Amino acid sequence: MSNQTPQTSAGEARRRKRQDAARRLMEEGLKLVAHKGLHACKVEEITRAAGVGKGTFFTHFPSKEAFVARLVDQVLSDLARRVRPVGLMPTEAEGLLAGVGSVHLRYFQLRPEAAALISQACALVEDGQPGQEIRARVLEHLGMVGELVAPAAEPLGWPRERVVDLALMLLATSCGFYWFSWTLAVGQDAPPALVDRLGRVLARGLRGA
Amino acid sequence: MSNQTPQTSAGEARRRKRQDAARRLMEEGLKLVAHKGLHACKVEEITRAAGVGKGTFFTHFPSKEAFVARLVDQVLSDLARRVRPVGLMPTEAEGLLAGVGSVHLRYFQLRPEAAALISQACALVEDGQPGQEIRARVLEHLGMVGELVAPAAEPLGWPRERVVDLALMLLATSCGFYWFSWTLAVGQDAPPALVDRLGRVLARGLRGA
Amino acid sequence: MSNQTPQTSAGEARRRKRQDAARRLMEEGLKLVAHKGLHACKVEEITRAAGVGKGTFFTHFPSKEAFVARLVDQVLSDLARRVRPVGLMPTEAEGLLAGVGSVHLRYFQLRPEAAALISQACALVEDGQPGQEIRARVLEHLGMVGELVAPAAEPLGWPRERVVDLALMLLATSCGFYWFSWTLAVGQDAPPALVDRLGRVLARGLRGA
Amino acid sequence: MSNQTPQTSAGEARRRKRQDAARRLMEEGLKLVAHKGLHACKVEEITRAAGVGKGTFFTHFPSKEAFVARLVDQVLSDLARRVRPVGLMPTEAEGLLAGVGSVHLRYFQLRPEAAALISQACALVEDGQPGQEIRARVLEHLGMVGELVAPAAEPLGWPRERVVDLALMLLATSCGFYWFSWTLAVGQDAPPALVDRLGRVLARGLRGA
DNA sequence: CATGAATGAGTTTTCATTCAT
DNA sequence: TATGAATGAAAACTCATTCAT
Repeated sequence: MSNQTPQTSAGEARRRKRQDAARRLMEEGLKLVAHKGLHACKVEEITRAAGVGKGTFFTHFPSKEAFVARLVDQVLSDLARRVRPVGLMPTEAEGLLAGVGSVHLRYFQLRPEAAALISQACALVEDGQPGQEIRARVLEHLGMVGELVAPAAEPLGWPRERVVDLALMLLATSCGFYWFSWTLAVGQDAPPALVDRLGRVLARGLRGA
Repeated sequence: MSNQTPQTSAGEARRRKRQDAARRLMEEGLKLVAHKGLHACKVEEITRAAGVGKGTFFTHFPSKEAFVARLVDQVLSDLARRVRPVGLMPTEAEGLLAGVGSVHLRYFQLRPEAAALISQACALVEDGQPGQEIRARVLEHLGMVGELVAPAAEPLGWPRERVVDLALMLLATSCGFYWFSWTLAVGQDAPPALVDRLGRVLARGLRGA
Repeated sequence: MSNQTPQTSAGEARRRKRQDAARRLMEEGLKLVAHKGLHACKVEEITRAAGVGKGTFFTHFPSKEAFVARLVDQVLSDLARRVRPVGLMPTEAEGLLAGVGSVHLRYFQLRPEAAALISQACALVEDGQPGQEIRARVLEHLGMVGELVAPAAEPLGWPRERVVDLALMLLATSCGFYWFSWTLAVGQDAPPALVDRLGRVLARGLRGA
Repeated sequence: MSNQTPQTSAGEARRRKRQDAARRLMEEGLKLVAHKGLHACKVEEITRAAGVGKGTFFTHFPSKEAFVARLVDQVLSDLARRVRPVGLMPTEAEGLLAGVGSVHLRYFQLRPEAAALISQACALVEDGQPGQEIRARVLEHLGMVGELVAPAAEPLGWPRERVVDLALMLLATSCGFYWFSWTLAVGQDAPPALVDRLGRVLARGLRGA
């Protein structure tokens, strides 16, 4: 019994250490993918940055693509955690949509690396199984967001069965905008007020087109 | 004299045939990059699709990256050709901005392959010389569009020196949106009216944030 | 303790095995370069001969050229190890020079592969960084030999600042001679006595010219 | 008759022009091979330097290797032209050998490009038919020189059947020395007096070894 | 489990040679 | 005959993945 506890806590410690390595891999991996690009960043760079051996990578993730899929999942889960509360707040139709869109924009403005990841991960979509996983995961997010803003659809005259398009627009434009900003090193610091005004003007353009 | 013309036209035919191969390479290259992804599509696939030998590719373009840079240039030039006339039409401030934004959106809606290319090309921006070329080319486009919509900036209360942010938003959101649509196979056929309404709602969200 | 040693020796064994592969690569590489020529011998042939995978080659040497540079270094170091003792033996001026020259000649006579390597490596000298490295390495050898025979220079009426020319002549003529012998398959077994006599006669020719 | 002559001279002119192109190709080819190395210099560079189209090269020479073989032939013929007269001059044994050696040395001292060519061409010897041709051509030269110095062999106590070794030494050492000088950029301008003295000293070394 | 050395399929790129004009 | 565009075999090199320790 006296060594049961130590054993257990030893096991605990070991598991914790392992979890820690995984967390570090994903953290550094996200940074590197965003900074150097999905293909320019090599598995070895990621493990070096995370301070683990190259082989360790593959005990945590079955492949590099699966790793990217995990990163995408993590980002979208994180984003979802911030989006969902907005859907629970009772507001009128437009306010709901606006709130959800706003959360997306702020999210990627503060985390351009996440924007870089999601944008680049889309390029894998055609490939094998992990690519399909990524696609499914993004669609799942869109579905979730779609459901969230669904109550706002009808009042706004939007067909109920196309709510996923709404979600797509929210994700794609915010993500795309901040990825371009990031890679081109332009306008990253555009203050929300500018973004606000720009959105309004763009909307008028669309309406009038 | 009778053989002078044939000789000339023979040289002409030769050059025309070569130009034709180049055009076919770029055409098929754009398709393949969009469909399979920038890295998943191999030079040999492009040449096979274009009906030329592998080596021929490198007589037209010094490297695959340079090829992508050329594609980006072509797309942006094509887009600019459609954007510029809008800038010449006399309209009030908002109308100008709205018109330019509208052209961008329609352009990528009709040519999702172009959206796929531009989005993915941004991932090369960190790399070597061709990557820098791509970056410079996109910035040039943004500069041009910025100048075009500059007259609309002041009246709308937008700082004159940040017109490039306006341009960035127009390009990034439209390009990003249709790339996501394309790869996720969702909402590609969203009718303009929906896009219009969505823009308006998004704008309200931004305003309220 | 009982597993400490095995662990250590396991790591040792691992490193030893790796070093062994490197040694085999250089051994077989030298042979192949000499037999097939620097350009006719492919990396894959070398690795096949050494019994390792193609990729392994590049974990030991950053490039084929760098590999050649390493071979050159190895040969010159080996040669230097035999030359240096001669410089320490107290002899009069001519005897010193004669001894050093003799070592060079005997060295390449017994190792025509080394002569083939050095001669061909000179062709890389114009190229990039590894070529410069090779050049620098050969010059370093010449400098060392020059210093060694320097005491003999003045007594023989040779300008002190041109001792490197002495070294060059010793290396180039011996190396060149045995490379020609090797590739042309002529005179490889010329007995030392012949070489001796020929040298004397040649000298008289030079003197009389 | 009045147009017979023009026709003929037209044909003459054309043939002369063609011969001229061939000469220019060999001239520039020799320079480039010596400066950039046998493999680093491309056929197109040679034709550009010679001011002819790339295809023209192959109407003059069946392959690049055959071209090198022709260059080797040219150099050796040129060298032979200077060597032969020495063989006809009546001198005693040592004087004959010394004279022939001297011509070789002076030849390559003045034409380091020729030395570079011959040295590098030896690397092709293992390859296909043109390589064998080169080997045969060099051996032919050695045979000729051997015959030339044969009268000196017996008086010097040299076995008659090894005269080719004498020739080899004359060619290899002079050619090797000036190639090393050239590529390493050391001692190229060693005045004959130094070379003379060095040869004498080297000889003593050989004798004493 | 962690590690890093070994691996080879796969990629871009080169360049001598061919051939239609 | 001269030309230069087209060609594809071949080479160096990369890197995700495996596996012995």
